[in-house]
Amino acid sequence: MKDKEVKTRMKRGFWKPEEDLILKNCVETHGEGNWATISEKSGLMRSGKSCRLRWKNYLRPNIKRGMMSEDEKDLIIRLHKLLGNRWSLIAGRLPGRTDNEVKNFWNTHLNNKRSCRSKKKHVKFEEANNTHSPQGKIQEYPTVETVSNNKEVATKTVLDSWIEEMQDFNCSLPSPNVPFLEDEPFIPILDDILLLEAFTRNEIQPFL
DNA sequence: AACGCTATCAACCGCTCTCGC
DNA sequence: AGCGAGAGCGGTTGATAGCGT
Repeated sequence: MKDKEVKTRMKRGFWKPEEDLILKNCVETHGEGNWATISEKSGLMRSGKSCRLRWKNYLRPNIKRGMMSEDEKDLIIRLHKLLGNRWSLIAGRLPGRTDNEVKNFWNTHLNNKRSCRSKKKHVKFEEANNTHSPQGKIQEYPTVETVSNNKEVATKTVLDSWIEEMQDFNCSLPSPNVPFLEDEPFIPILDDILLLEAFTRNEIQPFL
């Protein structure tokens, strides 16, 4: 069957509570990851993608809803500076938060381009945010472009700067006030895996 | 009360990545 | 090595709630 035909037959839009229940039962039966099977067996007429998204963002156990704490906001800002728009990586460091939630939060509360549209409303938030550093400003990282035209030198300088900042960050980060999750522990230390994930991406790898 | 505007966030789309053959 | 299918990711859209006039 052609993709288009399948698409038109699929149900779209907001999920009903009874659909959530069916999906939850289906994931418990068939396991997380087999989204094509779940889509088919559930009889929900939802695509595997849609099922996956709903599960990941709302039905998964240990999902944390509600306002971001100041610690979480600070962590998002710092991680975004380090990693850019890698929402899944950032969300991976925030127990119970999803990439979609982090992305939405960034776009509506923290992204300067968008938030300037609603400056009035967010002035208080920005003021509150600025209290996190002594200067009232988030520290700027140098970029490869701003440091030097020599990419090898520039990359080393940028990495050193990051590492220095992260060491300081790890020491200054307060203990989390959220419960630890067995499969997703809060790790204040930006471990080797995270740094490896960031550094092995295309934009950095060619220079190393 | 009615209308228009804005902010928020759930969900979709299209692309990339990964894995099995 | 190359291909296809499925999973995952990030960008974007659209519905709607809330607020101001």
